[in-house]
Amino acid sequence: MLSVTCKAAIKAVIYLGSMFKSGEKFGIREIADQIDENEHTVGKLLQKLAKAGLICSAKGPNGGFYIIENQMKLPILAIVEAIDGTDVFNQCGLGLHKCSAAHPCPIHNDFKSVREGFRMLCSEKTIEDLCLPVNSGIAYLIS
Amino acid sequence: MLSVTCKAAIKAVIYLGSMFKSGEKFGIREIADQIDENEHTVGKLLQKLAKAGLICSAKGPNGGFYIIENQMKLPILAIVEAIDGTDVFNQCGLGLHKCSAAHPCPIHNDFKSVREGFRMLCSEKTIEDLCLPVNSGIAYLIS
DNA sequence: GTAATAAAAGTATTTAAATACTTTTATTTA
DNA sequence: TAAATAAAAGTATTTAAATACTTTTATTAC
Repeated sequence: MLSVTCKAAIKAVIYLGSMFKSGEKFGIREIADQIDENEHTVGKLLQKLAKAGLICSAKGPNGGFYIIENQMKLPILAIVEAIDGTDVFNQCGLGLHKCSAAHPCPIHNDFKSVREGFRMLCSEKTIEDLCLPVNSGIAYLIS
Repeated sequence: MLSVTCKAAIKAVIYLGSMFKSGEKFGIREIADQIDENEHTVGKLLQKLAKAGLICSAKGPNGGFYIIENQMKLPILAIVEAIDGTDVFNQCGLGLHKCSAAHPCPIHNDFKSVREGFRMLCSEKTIEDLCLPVNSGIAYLIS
C-alpha cells in the first residue's frame, strides 16, 4: 500500500506529535530509534517533510525536528502525498494504466471501494488524533 | 497493494478464463500481449501458477497454457497467495512487525477494515466471476 | 570569531523486484 | 527417429527503493 519510507514518515510525525507538549526538539537518531526505522531513511524523510512544511526543523546545537500546533491538525494524507504522492489513491487494482468507470478493469468498482476506504482513513485521521492513543499508552509506534 | 507480477498473474488467469470456451491453449507471448505485460515476467508467473495447480500447461507443438472448469471456480485469493503470499492480508498499515489488537499501531482498526475489505474482494471474486464482464465487453484487461 | 553541533544536500552502494537471456526437457508431427 | 515447438529451469542484468557515506551550511555557545 504505502512505501517503507512513507510508513516511517507517518510514525515519525506521530512521534513528534506525541512529544509536542514537551516543547523539545528531536534528532534524527532519536526519532529513528523511537520508531524502529533506519536512521538514514528517517533522515532523508524528515528533510522532505520539513521542506513540505509538515514539520519544523532547526540546525545547530539543540537543533532537531519538532511540530507545531497547526501541523498537528493535518491529516496523514498530507504526509502520504508528500512522500509517496497521490498514485496510491488512484491506481488500478490490476495495474491498468487507464482504468476508469468508462473503461474499467474487472475489479474496478470493488477495488475502488477499498481504495476509497483507505483514502478516507488518511484524510480523516489527523496527527493529533493518532497521538492520543499513543500518549495514553493504548497504541504503539514500535513492536 | 499487490506486486506488478501478482496483478499480471490475475490478468493472465482472467484472460485464460475468458478464452476457456475456445478449448485452445495460449503461449506466453500471446498472453503477455493480451494483458499488456512484460513477456518474461508473464513467462515466469505462468510457470508458478501451473506448478501451484491454478492453471494447466502443455509443452511442445500446440502446447501452451489453459484453464479447466475447476480452476475457473477459484477465487483470485488463490492467485495472490501463490504469487505474493499472505502478507498483504496481515501486514500492519504502519509497518510494525508485530501489530495486533493487544499491541496495536495507531491506525490498527481502521487499516484492518481496509485490509479486510480487500481480502473479501479477493476471496469472493472467482476467475469465472471476473471473466463475465470481460466476455460481455464491459470490462477490460488492457487500457 | 572559533569550535561544536546538527540538519541539508549531494553522492554512492545495496537490495529486491522486474526483466532479459540461455539451456534443458517434454511433446508433437512428419 | 529427427526436427520443430513450446514450456521449464536456471542464470544474468536492470531498475527503483532503501540504505550508507561524505560534504556543506546554519546555528549556538563559549
